[in-house]
Amino acid sequence: MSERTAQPRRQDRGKQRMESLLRAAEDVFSEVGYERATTNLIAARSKVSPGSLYQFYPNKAAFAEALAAQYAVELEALHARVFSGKIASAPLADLIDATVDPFLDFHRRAPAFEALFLAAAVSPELAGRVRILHDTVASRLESLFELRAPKATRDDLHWAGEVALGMFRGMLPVITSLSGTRRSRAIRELKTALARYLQPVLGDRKH
Amino acid sequence: MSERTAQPRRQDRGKQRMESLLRAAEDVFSEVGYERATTNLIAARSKVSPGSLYQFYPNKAAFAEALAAQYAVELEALHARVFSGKIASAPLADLIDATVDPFLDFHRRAPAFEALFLAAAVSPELAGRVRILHDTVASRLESLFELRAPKATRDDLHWAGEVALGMFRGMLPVITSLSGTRRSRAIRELKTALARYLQPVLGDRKH
Amino acid sequence: MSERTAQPRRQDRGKQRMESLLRAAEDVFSEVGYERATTNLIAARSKVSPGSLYQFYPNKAAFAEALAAQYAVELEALHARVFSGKIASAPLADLIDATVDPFLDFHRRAPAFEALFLAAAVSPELAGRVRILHDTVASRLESLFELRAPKATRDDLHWAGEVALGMFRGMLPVITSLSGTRRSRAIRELKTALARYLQPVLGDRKH
Amino acid sequence: MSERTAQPRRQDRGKQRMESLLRAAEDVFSEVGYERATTNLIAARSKVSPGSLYQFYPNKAAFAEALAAQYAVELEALHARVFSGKIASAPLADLIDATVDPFLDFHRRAPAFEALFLAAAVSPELAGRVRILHDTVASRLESLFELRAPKATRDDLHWAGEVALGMFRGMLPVITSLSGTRRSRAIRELKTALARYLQPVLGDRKH
DNA sequence: TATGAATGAGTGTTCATTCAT
DNA sequence: TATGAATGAACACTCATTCAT
Repeated sequence: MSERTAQPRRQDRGKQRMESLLRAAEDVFSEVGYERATTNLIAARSKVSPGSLYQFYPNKAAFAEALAAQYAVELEALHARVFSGKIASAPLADLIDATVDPFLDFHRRAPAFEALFLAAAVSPELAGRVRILHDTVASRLESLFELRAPKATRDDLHWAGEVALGMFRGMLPVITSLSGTRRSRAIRELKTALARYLQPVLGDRKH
Repeated sequence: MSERTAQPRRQDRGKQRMESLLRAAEDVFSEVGYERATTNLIAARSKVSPGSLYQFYPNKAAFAEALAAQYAVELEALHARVFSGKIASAPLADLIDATVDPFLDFHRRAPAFEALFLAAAVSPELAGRVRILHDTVASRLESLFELRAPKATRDDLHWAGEVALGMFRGMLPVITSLSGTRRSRAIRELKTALARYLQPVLGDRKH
Repeated sequence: MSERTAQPRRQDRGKQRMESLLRAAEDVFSEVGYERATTNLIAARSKVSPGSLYQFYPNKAAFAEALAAQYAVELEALHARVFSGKIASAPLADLIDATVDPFLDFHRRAPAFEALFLAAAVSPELAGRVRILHDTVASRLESLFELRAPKATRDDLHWAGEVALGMFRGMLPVITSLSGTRRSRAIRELKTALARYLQPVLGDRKH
Repeated sequence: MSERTAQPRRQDRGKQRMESLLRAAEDVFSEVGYERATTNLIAARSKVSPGSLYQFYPNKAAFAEALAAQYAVELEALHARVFSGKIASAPLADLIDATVDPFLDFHRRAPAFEALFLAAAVSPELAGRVRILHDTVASRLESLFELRAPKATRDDLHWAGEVALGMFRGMLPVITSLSGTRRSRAIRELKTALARYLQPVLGDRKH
């Protein structure tokens, strides 16, 4: 019995390889960007031959797609965690904290997130394969906001989500390039900007 | 004098070649991005041979650098135009209009602007060469804000500029991907976000 | 005895696998040609793993060899069927019909026949492994002709067989690429050409 | 002046390279066939780098196309030489000699001819690019025959050409694989077969 | 100065074959 | 016996850059 757990079974090995390759791709994408990433480098990082890589992912773009899908799942999970009933009626600042902090945390664990966003802006072919990232975040924000402002029009909610995401996107490179107190300041400013922008839309529930 | 108009002197021809190459690079960068752009394509667009190209620009990155420098000059000029005394005491909404609209206009005339920003985020080597773009815009915003809020600390002004630029950066891809009323809406939302964020910092001068 | 029908014994299962693989190879060769055929595709067609394939056939060329051998057996059988005593004394046109028609029929049931012939012409290594195809047909034709013209020299008979086979080979691509009346015409022309060429050699037995 | 002729000018060098590459491709195709030929090998044979090759030929198939076009031109020239007025009224055997011998001669100087024919049968993509080979020969034969048999229908002439070409195609591998007297015999048999097949169609002019 | 041929390391990808399980 | 993951040398093709003319 213990042998079973000691040594992974064949089909498990396949899954592990896929995971290992995906992590390698994640590293490489985050280090040199999607365009400069090479499949041979990804394979080497994962300590497999180039041919092996192609048994699991049919081409370079498939890594981007798989990462985007995985990130989307994690983002949904993250949203589900935040989106406990009470947050909907909490003060706006708390709602923003509960959104920004986990997202920044996620961003640290998802190092290729930024690279994929950037590459998508350049290559229309890739854009289609990672659109899920933008769509997931935007729609989660939108439905989060809907809870707070049930009377707002769908269009207003859509734009609130789009702009909030835009602020994230614009400030992210600033935040990630800093550390220490300057980083904290950057995060604080982002939260402030979000709060001021969203205040008229989401109001404050009986605080 | 007549020589001047009759036929360009050697060094003028060189300048023209450089300009022509730079415009070609601008086109190519904006169409396929910095990474996917090839020096051979730039040369072909400019109707010169690859060898000729390298007599004017030592490598691909030099095009990015030259474009960034040119854009920086244009941004300074744009700022100088906007920054007539009266704007400093105009209502905040007017100040924002006077900043956002010319910038969007510039963005249309500077098609490689976005491509360079994206590429810089991916390649640290390139980032250094186009940093001037970010620095110019940020410092112009900062000094613009300083006029409105002379009592604010330097740090506050710095962060106001940084966040305003972050909002631009984050919303730009949304704006450029849209047209018609949806584009107008996106621009309006950007301006609203800026206004709400800057209001407490820049206040409103006696309107 | 009942075991036999109940479930195939080990060695029978092996034979079935080999047959299944050979049929898969036949399909693949006929669809994309020998060179472009891949062992992985053959394995997939036969619903076995690549590793399994190599337990039955040591390499790609072995499929060609096995198919050639199988085709040779079928061609011998076909010849034996045609070669009933009476055909030897039939009118030449009937002899040709009795040779060409079954051969074209065989060709339909042996889809890789042409592919192997083509590949053999390109790869000397392969040529040796499928020579049996050419040799079988040529020697059968030769011995068929011998019955008709017992006085002809061995050399003359050899060349008659060689040329008859050459005509087949040359016209086969034309025939297989056509259908309907144009196909019939092509076949008729082939028969005419054979009849005219063979007439002086094989004469006509008192009909 | 002598310098000019001593050293080829730039543009001439390009043409020479193209010729040299084409001859290298011809060698390689004839040795290992189109499929097994590699662009790197062609480049090496021509003593240039892989990159150089692609400045003259955009891909592997372009070599096949260029060779086919060149062969077609040579075949037309060959036809023009043979097709002096007198041959039309010569004995059939002479007409066949005047057709077969130069064609075999051409075949020796065009070593990739066979390889291209074979590859075309396998790859439909390539077939389109070398169709000119078959079409040129077939139409030349057809118009040659037309002179001899002006009363024959167009269809009969077409098929006479097609079958004659088929005989060539079928016997060519036999001929090229032999030498000495056996080769002569093979050629003689081909001529005999052609004569017997064509006799009723083309008759004999005033013999 | 201008040309465009030349380079060659490198790109994503394939595939016959092997091997651990 | 059967699996399918693993291999790695090739492959067709690209491109920033150099260099002879």
